[in-house]
Amino acid sequence: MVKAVLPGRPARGSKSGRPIMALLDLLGRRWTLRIVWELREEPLRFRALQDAIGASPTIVNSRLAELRTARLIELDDEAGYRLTSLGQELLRLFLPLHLWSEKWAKAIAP
Amino acid sequence: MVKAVLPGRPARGSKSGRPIMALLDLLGRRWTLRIVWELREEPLRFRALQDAIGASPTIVNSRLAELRTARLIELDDEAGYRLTSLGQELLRLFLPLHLWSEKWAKAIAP
DNA sequence: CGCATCGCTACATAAAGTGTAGCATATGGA
DNA sequence: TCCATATGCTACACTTTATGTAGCGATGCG
Repeated sequence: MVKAVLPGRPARGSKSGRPIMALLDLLGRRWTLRIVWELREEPLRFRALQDAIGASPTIVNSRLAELRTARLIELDDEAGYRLTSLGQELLRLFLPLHLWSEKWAKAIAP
Repeated sequence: MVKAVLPGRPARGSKSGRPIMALLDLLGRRWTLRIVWELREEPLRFRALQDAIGASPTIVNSRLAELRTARLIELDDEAGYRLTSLGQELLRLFLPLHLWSEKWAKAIAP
């Protein structure tokens, strides 16, 4: 049983159902951001993805199901799990985080 | 007891300690993204923030502590909790999500 | 057949989040 | 002085979510 996170339906912790809230709710779940991140360069199979992030198969499967329902990833029989075009758009918004995180690291270094 | 999320120390679920992983780990915790989002326009006091997101004070306090340790927010006695300059930089990277989420909503609408 | 790989499920245990009550401190009247 | 209010925050029992390990059914290959 998968709780779909879709705009239009109230997100966990929010009654509004506004797209931004649904999105923040989806991305705020453990491993979700990480999964999208791991798929940034190439598709990965279920087990490869699981190994890459080091989470349990149970939760990996849940997150994959949620991300598929949200049409951010899809399962290609040949290649494995990969970002959809929507997912790639989202990733593009997140790519600047990589560089910024380095700056952040230096800024708060002891 | 607060588990600090800082680059240099391995993030939850990752042994690398790479800044991007630490950041994804921090932001992937429930309510964290939402809190940063709620502080985008003006500082909020503890209770105002709690009411805005509808989470328990326990977890709000945990997330605030983590975000303060990560130097993304700070507590000003006059104004309340607000983004630091680092936090504002991070928020700027996230602002495009707002618009994109609307597009996403339309794309996956039934 | 035997063996490997695929996505995925079962299930007991541990960790994380919830909801409600309330504490300690400070401030500002009456 | 006493009361009320607001501050950030803590305690604690309860529920939800995630972990770790084992293994299932299907598919392909020799």
